[in-house]
Amino acid sequence: MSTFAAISDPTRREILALLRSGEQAAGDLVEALKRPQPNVSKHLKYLRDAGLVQMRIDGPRRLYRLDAAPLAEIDQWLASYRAFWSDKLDALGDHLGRSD
Amino acid sequence: MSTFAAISDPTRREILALLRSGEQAAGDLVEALKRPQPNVSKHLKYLRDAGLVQMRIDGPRRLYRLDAAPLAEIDQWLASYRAFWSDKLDALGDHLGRSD
DNA sequence: GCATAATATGCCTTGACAGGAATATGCCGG
DNA sequence: CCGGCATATTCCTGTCAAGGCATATTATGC
Repeated sequence: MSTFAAISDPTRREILALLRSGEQAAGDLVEALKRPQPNVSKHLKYLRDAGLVQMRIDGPRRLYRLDAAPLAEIDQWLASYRAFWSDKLDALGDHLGRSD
Repeated sequence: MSTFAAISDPTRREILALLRSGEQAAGDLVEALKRPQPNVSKHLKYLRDAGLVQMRIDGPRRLYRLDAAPLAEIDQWLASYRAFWSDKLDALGDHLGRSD
């Protein structure tokens, strides 16, 4: 799954957002997301495959941490479009505001 | 379709890239993409729904132009992660380089 | 070695999207 | 009003991902 596809899912974006505050065990993420454990585990696998998170084993637990390096690809892609909206933002207003 | 989902498809990113050079008729895009016309037309519909392109009618033709405003949402989302890779880039090297 | 906790994997169903082919719509010139 | 061009829409099929459930794996404590 490409980086673009990986971040196109809201649940995965939520996981990434949670990991901004530091390394967390899979179980903590399950609890925070209030979602079935297998579901979270599967999303973590996608994120692992996309290189967006890294995992290390701590006893019985798996600790996940954010690896934002692949996001540089998105950033670079976005860069070539920045000129097309930065000068219009004031006119268009911001239909924004998300943190997941 | 969300902005994230809209840009997750390579064909649609290619269309957006083509529109950076200015307004173009649907037919021109079909020719540039070397792809069946209905296919392109469908992707244009997704892009329209996502607000990433705008269309105006010119006689029998449809002229499409880029509207990058929704990309500001991606940019804002990305902003909260920039701190996580900008300080590591030199160590990781760039596995990048795309223009579609 | 066994029970148990933490996590991953497998299977199933459903829905969404991609690609292709055929067809419909809209606009124009004659 | 008819034929032709430009574009959209529809139908079909294959694939893939999401969500839910059951089950397998792995490590720990006893």
